[in-house]
Amino acid sequence: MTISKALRGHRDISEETRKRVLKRARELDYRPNWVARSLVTRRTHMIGLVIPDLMHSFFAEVAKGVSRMVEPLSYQIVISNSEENAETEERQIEMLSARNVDGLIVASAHVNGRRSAMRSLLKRKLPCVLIDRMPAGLDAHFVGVKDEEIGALATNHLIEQGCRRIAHIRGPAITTGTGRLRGYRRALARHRLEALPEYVVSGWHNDSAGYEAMIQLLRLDCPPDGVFCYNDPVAAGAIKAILESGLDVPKDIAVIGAGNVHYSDLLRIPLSTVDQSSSVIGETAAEVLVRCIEAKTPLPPQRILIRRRLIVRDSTLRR
Amino acid sequence: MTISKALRGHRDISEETRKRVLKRARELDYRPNWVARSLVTRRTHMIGLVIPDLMHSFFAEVAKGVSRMVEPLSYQIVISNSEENAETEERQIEMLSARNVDGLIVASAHVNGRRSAMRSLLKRKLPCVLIDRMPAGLDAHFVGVKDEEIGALATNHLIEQGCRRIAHIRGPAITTGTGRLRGYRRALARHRLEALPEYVVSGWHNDSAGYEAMIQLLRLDCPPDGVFCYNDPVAAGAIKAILESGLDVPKDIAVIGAGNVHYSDLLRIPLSTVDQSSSVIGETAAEVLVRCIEAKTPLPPQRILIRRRLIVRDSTLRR
DNA sequence: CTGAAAGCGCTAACAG
DNA sequence: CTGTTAGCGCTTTCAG
Repeated sequence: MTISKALRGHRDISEETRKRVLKRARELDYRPNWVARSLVTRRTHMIGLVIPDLMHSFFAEVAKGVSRMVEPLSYQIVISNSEENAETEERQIEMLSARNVDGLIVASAHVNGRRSAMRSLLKRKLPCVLIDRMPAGLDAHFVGVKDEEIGALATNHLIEQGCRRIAHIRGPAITTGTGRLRGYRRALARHRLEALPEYVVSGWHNDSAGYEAMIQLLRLDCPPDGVFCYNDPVAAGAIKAILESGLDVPKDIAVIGAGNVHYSDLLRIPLSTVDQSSSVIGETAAEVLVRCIEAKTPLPPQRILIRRRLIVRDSTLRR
Repeated sequence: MTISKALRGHRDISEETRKRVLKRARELDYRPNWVARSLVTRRTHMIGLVIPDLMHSFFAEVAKGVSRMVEPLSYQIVISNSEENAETEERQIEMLSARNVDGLIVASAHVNGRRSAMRSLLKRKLPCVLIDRMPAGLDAHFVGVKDEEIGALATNHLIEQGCRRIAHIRGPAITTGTGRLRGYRRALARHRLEALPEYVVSGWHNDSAGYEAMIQLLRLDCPPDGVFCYNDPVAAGAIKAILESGLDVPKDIAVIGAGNVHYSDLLRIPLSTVDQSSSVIGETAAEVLVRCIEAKTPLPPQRILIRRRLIVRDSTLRR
């Protein structure tokens, strides 16, 4: 016991004893066993991070933010890649909870969380922070952006640049996708522009989806002169399709994305986008989570909305 | 005990008892505690993954490969972002070992591993697989590519495209950096081309380093007509600098990178590169690691070299 | 200030 | 096939 205390720097150990203990520990190359410690303290100092795609630059940036925030607090991150698959996510969350992580940060692939593993964790008062997406029926902390504003901001910008036939390559049916779509519609309505149904095409999260969707739009009798894309990878794919068809960006078609992923500035046509401070999302989520973990009593769920801002680059600049 | 066995599917439990146990477990919403289990089995089913930068697309892809491989084996990944900082890496590796991860995959920020935490883990026979970089003095498994060949392949390609004044924006003093530099020099020597010292400029891993380094090269009295860059982000930065200076890629200066990161095809000028199958590196490393973990006796260190291949895109195509 | 007693939740080994 | 005994390495509690 004396040794345990000495090693953890308890104050009720005499200086002399501590020194002796530390010395001997070094001699023996002793390392405390965290598993055993966790068993008794019921704290693992691990947090689970569940994201849909490590390779999507947005989530990589979020993960980095989380990592940067918790490193000095000596928490470690158990990471799960759900591949946008709700079942994988369920399995992973169950695993994480069986491992007794102290808390969870989740960008969920679920549309509806009412019967999910997350729900049951929340019931058991395990600290959870949702990021980016907010599945229905989960009363947890949330850190993200106002997606409807992103959609409106981007669409308004296209309108201001003189676009009149504005299409949207939409994302999936999760809150980010539906929110941005709503913003797009709101902006069109406000400016009394038609919202043609064929101008909204379904996409997915990545550049190949954007590429395919754009090809569809280009086939229309009257193709759009501006496209708001669900996110930057989708926009990059869309631009590729436009250029391949022989048209010019932004002259023939202006394109804007969302997310301001790190390489957007290096793309064929530097991409206009709505920045959503990805690493701040990660840092904030980590901060909230740690606060929950270390609080005596559960905190009431917070919704933290991060600032978003328009970034104008060449892909929409039609002077 | 019967319950423990029933839950883990031991065969020496009657069908009837198992059913009863399972039923009751469900009723009670019972979940086994992995921490307690780990304490006695001495296996955590966690593997540590230490990488220098989550946001670098190459490492993100590696991580995804690892994740994809271990998910069905129900290992989980504890991830550490060393930020290319050797001290952070040391701390993280110590932590991971204190947590009793079953094994470690490390892309080390160390040049020399002789006195490192890794070294001491290897002594204690903890399974470790190095990836991408091979610090001196660590006798562990390795999965990566032949960096010298990457350098030679890329440089030869520039020569074949008619470049005669070939520069290299080199990486740091780790094996990837030095190997690629060696390959560059070898290729120049073989073709009897001068290796001007001012044509090798120091860089780092990222696009801003490439941008700065390229500016240096452009200031030379006789700037290069071809540049082999340490990796794709560096190349992307270099291209940005070239275009900003009013020159053309590839006509005035051809540029080639290495790594074939996912967005290379979407860049301003689609980037020629040497592919190194990043996700295969991750998958292979995970496979080797799991084999080590599950082997009764330590396996002799393997060096697995993944195929690399030249990918020619516009940035070097000067017909 | 130091240390003895008890137990965290589980499983290996073995006895019935 | 089922269950008992012992103990994984640590910390909480409390007595000296």
